[in-house]
Parts: sequence; C-alpha cells; structure tokens
Amino acid sequence: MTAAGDTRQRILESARDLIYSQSYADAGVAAICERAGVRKGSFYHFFPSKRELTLAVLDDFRTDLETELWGRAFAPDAPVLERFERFVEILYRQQKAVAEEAGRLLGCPFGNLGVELATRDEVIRQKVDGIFRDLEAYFREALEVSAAADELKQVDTAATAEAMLAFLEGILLMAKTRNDPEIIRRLGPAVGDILILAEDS
Amino acid sequence: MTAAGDTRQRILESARDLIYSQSYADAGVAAICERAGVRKGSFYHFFPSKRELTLAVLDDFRTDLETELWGRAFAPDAPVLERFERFVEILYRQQKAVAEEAGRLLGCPFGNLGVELATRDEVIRQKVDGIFRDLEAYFREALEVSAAADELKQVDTAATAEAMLAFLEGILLMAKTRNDPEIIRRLGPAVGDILILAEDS
DNA sequence: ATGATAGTTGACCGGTTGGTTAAGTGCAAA
DNA sequence: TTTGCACTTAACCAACCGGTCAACTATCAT
Repeated sequence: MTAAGDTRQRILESARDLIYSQSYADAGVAAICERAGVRKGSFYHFFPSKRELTLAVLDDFRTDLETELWGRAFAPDAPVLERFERFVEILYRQQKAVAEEAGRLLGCPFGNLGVELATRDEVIRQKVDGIFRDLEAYFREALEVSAAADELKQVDTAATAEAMLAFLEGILLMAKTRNDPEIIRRLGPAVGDILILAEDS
Repeated sequence: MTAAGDTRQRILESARDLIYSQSYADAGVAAICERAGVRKGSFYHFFPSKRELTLAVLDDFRTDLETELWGRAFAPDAPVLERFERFVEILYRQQKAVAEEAGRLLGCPFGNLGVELATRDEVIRQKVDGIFRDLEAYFREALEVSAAADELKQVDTAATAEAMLAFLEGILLMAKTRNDPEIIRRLGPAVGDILILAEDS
C-alpha cells in the first residue's frame, strides 16, 4: 500500500481519459504515467502490460456506464418505450457534456476500442464483445416485457436488441465523425422503429 | 514515368490493404513500402506524408465502393425497398469474402478511420464526413422517390437517410467486434424499419 | 550527344514506443 | 530491532516511428 494508496486508481483514470479522448495507439504509456504523476516503473508494478491496463479501463467504463446509463435508463419505473427514450436522452446529454469538455465528441469507448483493435488483439476484441452482449441483455429484457404485452407479433427480442444496439453505436460513430451531438437527438428516437420478427411468426 | 509506371498505384494498394486490415496507427510507412516493393524514398516522392497517403486511400475506397456497392445497389431498376435490400446483400457478401481472405471481418474502411482519427486529425475527419454525406445522398434520393409515391406521410428524407447509414455503420461495427458476418444478414433488413417524420407533419 | 527531369536508392535522423532493471524507500509484522 | 515485502525511482533498452537526404539511374526532348 502507498501512503495515499491511490496510485493504481490514478493510473486507471489517466488511461481512461487519454485512451478515450485519443485512441489506444496514441495514448502512450509515458503520457499516461505523466498525467497520473507516476513513474513508469510504478505503472508496470500495477499493470503487466498496456493491454492489461486497457482491459481494466474497459471494466472501469463498464462499471460506470452500467450504473449511470444502462441501469438508470432501464429502471423498471417507466413503460418500455420510454426507457429507450430515456437511454437516448442520457446518451445525448452525456456526449454533449464530454464534447464540451474535451473539445471533440468522443463517441462510445467500447465501440472506439472495438473498431481500433478487433483485428489486432483478440483478447480485447472478446472483452468489448462481452460488454456489448451485456448491454444487449438490458435491451432484450425490456423488449421481452413489451413483447409479452403485445402477443400479436412474434418479436425476435434477441435480434431486435442487437439491432438497436447497432443503431445506437452507429449513431455515436456518425456523431463522432461529424463532431456534432445533435445527431444523437435527431436520430436516436428512431431506435423504437426497429423491430425484427421471429422466423416462424 | 517509371518503366512499369505503377509505383504510386502499388503504394496505394499496399496502404489500402494494410490500413484496412490493421489500422492507421499499426500500418507503418516502412511496412507499406515493403509490401509494395518500394523504398521509402520513393514513397515520399509520391506522397508528402502518411496523412496525404491516407486521404488518397480514402478516395480510392470511395471510388471503388461507389461503383461496386452504392451505384449497383441504388441502380433505379428496382423498387426503392428492394434497393436497400440489395445494398445489405452486397454488403454481406463483400464483408464475408473479405473476412475469409483476411481471416477477420474488417468492417467499413470509412467508419474505421473515422473512429480512429476523428479526434486526432481534423482533415481526415472532414474527409470521412464528406464521404458519409455523399453516401447519404444516395439513400436520400431513393427515399425521395418513395416519399413522393406515398404522399400521406411527411418523411424527413435527410434524417431518415442519416439514420439508415448510422444503422448500417453500427451493424458493421458490431460485425467487426463480433467477427461474424451473419450479423449483417440478420440485422440488415431492419434498415427498412427506420423512418423519421418531418417536424411539421 | 547532351541536359533536364522523373524516379530510385539506401543510409540516416531525432524522437518515441512498450517494456526492463537494479537500487532504493517506507511501512508492518514478528 | 530485524526481516520482508509493497512500492517507488530513474536510468536504460532495442525496436520502431515518420520523415529526410544526397547521390544515383533511366528516360525523355532537343
């Protein structure tokens, strides 16, 4: 334990900020250490490699977003359609706030790392994939509530959840490429249009 | 002119392959040169910088995809809905073929570079954005044909085109992260579900 | 034959990359 | 008081990064 004992946490936060606002490749270990006020040796005392650090960063993002975004949006105190609207609204506000602070819209930390590293690092690819699957589960469970109420259509809730997540990831990709948060507000509500029926319906 | 005269083209193709299959950061100038069978000095005779090379690569991808994908899918010989289905089908086949050749699903070259560099290189960000806008125009024009026939609804064709592109980019992002082309076939057809109405409808 | 020029070559540059190492320092348990 | 271990420090590493350069060659019009 350090006197302060927060060295690992400072490295993690520094890495979060730098990797998210730049990219995996652009965020060097030296820069991460400098921002954290830590020597490189300490860094490698807590993390065996930059890749392991990145996996920890992904876990950290997941934990935060699960409480601040997914959990909040999908709290069962609102009708299902409203939950998705809430998700989009929180997403918009959060991306806008981050964009104002960082000067640029940064998009989805999972999507960013997935796109950058999926072809180059199998471990990180699987990590991002797992996070996506977890998020999909939130979507799917909400859809199942809705599908049970509306018995006429045989909704493929898994596929629809997948498609909704894809749509939102695509919106964040476009918003980042256009550096414009309003895209989220303009396109986001259409997430409710998406519906994939089961084969044997 | 060289005896062969194809040096520039070979560099371009090598860069296309490496940047697409890896990433901007991972595709080094030395590796691009080696694959093209060219010395580094020749590289910098034809391209002033790696960034300029990347802009040329983006133009090259655009030219190819405009004839092989957009132009083919949106040829006016089919009903509008069928054109989008055709787009998805070509996308699926192409991504599957590339995935089998490269060993990994590679996704959208524009989306990949947009996500990786939007926050770090304003010129490339604008380039990718411009390509997205061009592609959106294909979508929008098709939607306008459809909207004219169906006069009941006041469709916001620009926003709907934007949303459809976002959805497809998101599908490619997920397909890459999951390394599975079937996602494209499973989710792609839902692109027809998306519809954004004009404010004053 | 000559001069101009497009293209090529390979050595070279300073800076940075992720990662290592040996020598400490400070605290906690025995 | 001593031992042990978590943690820190700063110097160091080979490999690689994007980019430069002066010298060279092949091809062209004159």
